[in-house]
Amino acid sequence: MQDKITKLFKAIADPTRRDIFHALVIASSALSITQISNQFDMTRQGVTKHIKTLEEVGLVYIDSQGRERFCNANPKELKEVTKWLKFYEQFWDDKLGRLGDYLDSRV
Amino acid sequence: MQDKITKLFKAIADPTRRDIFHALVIASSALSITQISNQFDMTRQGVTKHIKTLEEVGLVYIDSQGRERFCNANPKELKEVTKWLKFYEQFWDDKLGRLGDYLDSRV
DNA sequence: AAATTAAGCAACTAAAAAGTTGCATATACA
DNA sequence: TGTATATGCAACTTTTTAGTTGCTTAATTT
Repeated sequence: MQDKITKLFKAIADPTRRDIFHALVIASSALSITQISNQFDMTRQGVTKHIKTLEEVGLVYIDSQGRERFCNANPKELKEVTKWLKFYEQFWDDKLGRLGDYLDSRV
Repeated sequence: MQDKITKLFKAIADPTRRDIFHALVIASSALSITQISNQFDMTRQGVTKHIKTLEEVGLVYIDSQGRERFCNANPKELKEVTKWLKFYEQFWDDKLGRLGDYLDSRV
């Protein structure tokens, strides 16, 4: 399909997926597929698809217990996004002069 | 259509758009539509559409001069993404305990 | 054992996004 | 003035993504 970072960006580009991810991050315990779907105005299968997308990029991992599948967030996976942003942060405060610093930091 | 942050995420989720944006960031001067299109294996119109998408979210702004349209990157717009990430960074090192700190910092 | 609950899979529809072709317009240049 | 260049606009095709319906399987509960 496409490279990792593109998949990751696409995963978080969808508002429903960001919501699911957020719900999992702030949840005190893992949530089952049904528990998650109940929070959305969408069929369980729709939600399942989104969870699968999140799982594929590593933002979510699943813990099967009996017939239930408990979902957990793995926010560390967002480090890739931070890494991508890192380069451009150099240009925020002054448009000139920071690129050199950035390159120096990589020598 | 959809909210600002979703548009922003979608804009950078496309690899061609990330490439265009990157080319503009590292360019020593503004680049015309034609100059940009020449760097891609795609029609000029295709590239123009991508530039329009980037422009709509503020990642690119245009400077018209005669018949030419010079494109510039505006990386500051990525601050929104950093802001979104900020919350989740709390969970990178230890899964528990950091949420409290985050909330405290907002009191 | 029968009924209920949790979930997966596959096929389908609908809508959005990516990219193209063709044509029009305005600027610049010889 | 005539030609080449830079670009926009609109319609179209193709591909991808989002979401649904219907059915099946397997674990629980009564």
